[in-house]
This record gives sequence, structure tokens and C-alpha cells, in this order.
Amino acid sequence: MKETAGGDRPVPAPADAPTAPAATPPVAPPVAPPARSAPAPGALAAKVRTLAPSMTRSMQRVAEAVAGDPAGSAALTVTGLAERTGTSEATVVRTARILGYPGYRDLRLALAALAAEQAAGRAPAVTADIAVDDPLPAVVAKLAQEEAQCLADTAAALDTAQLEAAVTALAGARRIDVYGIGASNLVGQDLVQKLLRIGLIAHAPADPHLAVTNAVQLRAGDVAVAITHSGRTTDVIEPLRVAFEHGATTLAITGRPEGGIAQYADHVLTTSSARESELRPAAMSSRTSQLLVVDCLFIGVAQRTYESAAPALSASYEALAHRHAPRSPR
Amino acid sequence: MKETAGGDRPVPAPADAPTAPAATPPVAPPVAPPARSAPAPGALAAKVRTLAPSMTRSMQRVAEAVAGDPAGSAALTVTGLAERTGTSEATVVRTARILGYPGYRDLRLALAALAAEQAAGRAPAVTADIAVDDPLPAVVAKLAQEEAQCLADTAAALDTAQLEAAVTALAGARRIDVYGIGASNLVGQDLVQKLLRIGLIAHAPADPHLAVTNAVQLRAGDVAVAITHSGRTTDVIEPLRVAFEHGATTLAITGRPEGGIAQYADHVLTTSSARESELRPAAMSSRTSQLLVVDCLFIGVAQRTYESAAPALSASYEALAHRHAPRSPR
DNA sequence: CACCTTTTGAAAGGTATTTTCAGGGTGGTG
DNA sequence: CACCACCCTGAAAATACCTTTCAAAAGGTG
Repeated sequence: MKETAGGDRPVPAPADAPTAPAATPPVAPPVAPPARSAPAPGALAAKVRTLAPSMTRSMQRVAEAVAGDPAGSAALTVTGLAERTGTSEATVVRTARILGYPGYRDLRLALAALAAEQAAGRAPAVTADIAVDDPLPAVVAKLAQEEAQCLADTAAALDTAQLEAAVTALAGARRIDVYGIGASNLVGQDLVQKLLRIGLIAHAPADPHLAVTNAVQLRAGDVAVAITHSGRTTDVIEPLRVAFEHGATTLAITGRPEGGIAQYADHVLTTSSARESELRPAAMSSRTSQLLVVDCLFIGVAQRTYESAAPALSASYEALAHRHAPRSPR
Repeated sequence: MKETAGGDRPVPAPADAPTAPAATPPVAPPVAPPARSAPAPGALAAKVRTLAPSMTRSMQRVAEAVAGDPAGSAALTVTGLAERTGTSEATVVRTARILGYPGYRDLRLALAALAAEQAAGRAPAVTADIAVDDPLPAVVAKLAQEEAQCLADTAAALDTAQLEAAVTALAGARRIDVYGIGASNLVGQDLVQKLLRIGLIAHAPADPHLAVTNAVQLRAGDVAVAITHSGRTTDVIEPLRVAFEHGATTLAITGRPEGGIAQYADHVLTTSSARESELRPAAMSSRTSQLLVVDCLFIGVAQRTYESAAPALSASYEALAHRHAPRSPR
């Protein structure tokens, strides 16, 4: 009954099983896979329009309902949809058949797929600033989106040659100092933690005075890294200047590659600042960008020193194993 | 997981809605609209990864099957999927439950949706692992991509209700302690820095002993936040347990929402672990996820306390102005 | 090696879907 | 205007599918 369209054309009678939906008593092997063949998911609205003429009134109501609100319909059972459209289950099933599906179950799956497709289409709509009265789900979405954008921007803008040079310097360094204040200091410590794990010698003093006294100790063969979004943080510029003047190789990770800290940096790695908003100022969003750069540095160094880095990494993980509670129940 | 929290302490009985996923027998009217609350469709692979450790072997087989071939699995009935994975229907249903769906029916719908989403052009994000001999530009691209994916996964999997509850707790806290070790400690410090800027009282002791002695001081009205990717770091569980037992409201930011630290947490915020690779183990990639959660918490709290937060924020920026070198040339 | 806990699948028990079937329209015809 | 043939429609029966229960098997632990 499903091929209403065909009317009664001379079926070419394909030898293969037409997979008749019903009337197939599972006589044969007990494992017979159903092998459903659902039509393409999209173009449902079009199909509804095309087939509407060949539908009865109540079927049209059902068809309109599913075409108009795929997502909502997908959430309903046959009974639910029948009620919503003021028809019966049988009619819903008949409509599904007309639309080309073996039954309502499959139509429902297709609807879910269609809804997802549509939703995916208008995903990039959330670019507005985070507002004070945004509900939390919106905040989460916007934040994730902003940070992702920030990552993409940073990756695109990162100067690979500078990165290469920076990695080379770090990989061969006798000793590494990382300067940063506030949030940038945390990024610096992240870098230090990583470098320590592959056997390098690194420090990230949080105290500006300590930073300067540390910097005095550096000389050629050592590396100093300064992290500051503004590029103008005196407490970070100072130690880098000292390191620079003592002959160390200096790197700057900053959002302001001109002037400021850049004048004392042998290699500058530029971070990109995402758009500001009142609740999330630029200084705060710079962290994501800085961390990406730091990760790139680390991976680069780890690659260069793979022979020693790999065993060092494993060793550090093993050392931590005992600090974890036993895999409790399960 | 929420019921693990209860323990047996004199809960102040917050009126929070647990939103129990299953176990809601449709008692009511015969027409009761199911009102299914299916989790976000995307991020399934991430969820599988996150929850895999808390699954049994056969469940893992099922989870892998659906994550590996959503489209194919969506075409199968419970029985079919059970056969394909060499398990039973019961196991399939159990797996669906673990993944957060009321039953297999809903998982199936979600799979269809996911498959459609993937097919809809959006690249399946099958970035190859970072290899030892990848050139730097490739490393940069892959890292950025992985972290972006991680952000998306986390955002999709984040439980808004839990987040809401966490924000409420933080916004009204008398005092806030944040526990974390290693990289997670840095995340904790990031949170603390932010909270301090809007006038809250927060600490993130790095020393486990200090953390415990801090925790002893907490009582009802205070909030303790634990950050640990594995959820099993003893040095982080201990202070949270102490805080919990002293009546503080406890939050956990972890990739393992079941067992471990979750048992002492009133609210659990789940981070998603990105795929591992030799050079970039899971523990390392968890940072991105954790930071997103921390940012969400912060923005949420800042919104709630806007009246006092806004001036506090401005004040803190102003205070730093003098620590910056004058906008040199230009 | 006995005991306990956890995991697992078979089968019973329910829902949801599909099919059947008869009542009720509708339009045509005498 | 009455009647008939046809098809639309929904109620209810039949079936397929999903969920729950329960006892056996597997895996630890003392």
C-alpha cells in the first residue's frame, strides 16, 4: 500500500528482497536483521507539500504538524502526536507510510535527525556580549564560543618562525625563568610545571623582586620568558630587561607586539585579545590565548627533546599514581 | 550522583530540584506528556570518554559502539544493538541510563540527531593525534582544534542546574576555599583571583596540609570547591571531606562525576576530558575544560552580585593602572 | 577456599507501535 | 429523496519493542 504513487506500474521485480515491512514472519534464521531503509532525512517540508494532495484531511493535519515542528514532534509518541493533531494512532502511522517511512518509529528518528540538522544550522547565532541578565545556559554557550574564537584567532596569528626560534631556545636552555604577574603568573606556572615534567629547569617567581634577583643570575644559554597581556606591566618588563642585559635569550608572550616589553625580547609571540565585555574584560580573556601559546611551546620542546622527555613524562605520571585513591567501588 | 552527596549530615535542606533523570514512574493521568528531558545531543563521544571509567566492561562495549557509529546504532533496536555488541538488552538499557537518557528509546533518538549533525557538514573533528614529528604549524593547528573541541564538549555536557546551585552557593558564601593540586591548583588560583576582584573572600592553598587545616575552619555558609580531574586525588578529597563534614557547602569540579570526590560534593560540575595523546595526556588537556567551568562560575557570581561586583571590578583595574608603563610612543 | 560484591543475561512485564475491523461520511445514482 | 458503493477514520486487538526483575556467573577479598 505504500507505493500509492506508483499506481500500478510494471514493477521490474528486483530479485532482492524488497524488505517488505510487514508480513515477514521471522521464520528464517532467528537473528534476521530488520535492515530498515529510511529515506533521506532532509527535504521533509518539500515532501509534505508534494504528497499533500494524495493525503486525506487528517493525514494532512499530521503531516503539517511534523513539518512545522520536527523537534517537537520527535519528542512525542504515536499517541501523543495523534492527540496533538486530533487524530488517531492509525492515521499517524498511515501518514508516516505516505511520507516514505516503514512506520512511525522511523519517521520519528528522521524527525530527530532533521531537528538536529536545523539546530546545527543556526548554531553560530550566539555572538552577543555576555549581559548581566543572561541566563546561565547562555553564559556557558557564549563563554565557550568566545574562548573558541580566541583560540582560533591566536592560532591564526601566531608567527611560526618566532615560535620555532622560541622552541629552539627553550629546548637548549640551561635554565628557564618565567615572569608574569597576576593571571599571567598562573600561565607562567603552568608552563613551568610542564617543563619540569620533561626534565628542564624552570622557575616562575610570583614576586617581582624575586623575579629581578633571579634575572640577575641569568646569562647566555639561559632563557627568560615574560608573559603580559598589556605588554606594559612594569613588574614583568623589569626582570626581562635585566635578563636581556645579562645575555639571556628572551621571549615575550604578549598581546602588544610593538613597544613596551617587545624591546627587550629576542622573540615575540603574539596573543590575541578577544572582544571585551563588561563582565569579562580583555585581561581576563587573554588567558586562553596565552595558554595556547604555552602549550605550543611545550609540545614543541617536548618534540625536540623527545628522547629524554618521553621517559621523564612517564616517570612523573607514575610518581603520582600513589597519590590517588584506589579505584573505589566499581 | 546527587544522592551520593547526601551522606547523612544534617542537611540544611536546600530546596534544590534534583531533576532525577530516571525513576519517575508516569503515575499521573493516562495522557501525561512524557516531557522527556534528553541531554544535549552533541558531545556524545566526550560523554562516553568521561563516563567510561564508571562503566562495566560490557557497558563500555556498548558505549564504544554507539560513539563509534552513531548512525549505524540508531538504526538498530535494543535487541539488535545487544547482539552487535555481544551483550544483552538489559546492558544496553543500562548504558543508555549511564549516558544520561531515560532509556534506550531516547538514546536512539539522540543518536539519530547526532548522526545528522555530523553528516551536516560539520567536520567530525577527527583531528589526528599530535605526533612527535609534526611540524610546528601543524602542532599549533591541532592544539587549537583540540582545545576548541574540549570547550564545546564541556559546554554541552555542563549541568546547568548544578551550575546554578553552585553559583548561588558562591554568591552567598561567607568565605570560599578552593582545593587543587598541581595544574588544578593553578585553575583554583585563577578562580580565587577572580573572586577576590569582586570582593569575595577566597583562598586556594597549594599545600595539602594547609588545605585541611583551612577546611577545619569552615562551617555552614562557607563554600569549599575541589578541583581534580581524576576525582581520586587524595590530597584534594581530604580537605573537601573535612569541609563537608563541618557543614560547608561543597562543590567538585571533576571529570569523574561518579564516586571518588563526588561523594563529598553537594554539587558536581563535570569537566570533559579530551582525547589523550602521548605528548598531551588527559590530565593536561583537562585544564581548558576546568577553566571554562571556573569562568562560568565567576560570571554567574558576578551577575548575582552585580551591585557590588561592578564597582569592585573597576576599582581593581584602576588600582593596577599605576603598575603599567606609560603608553610609550604612539 | 569460603564468602561477599558486582556484573550479566534470560525471561517476565510493560509501553509503544502497528494492524485489523467496523462505524460513519460522502458523493453518486436511481 | 432514498439508496448504495466507496473510502476515511478511530477504537481496540495484536505485535514489536523496550524495561525491569531476578538468579546465575564472574571477580574479588579475607
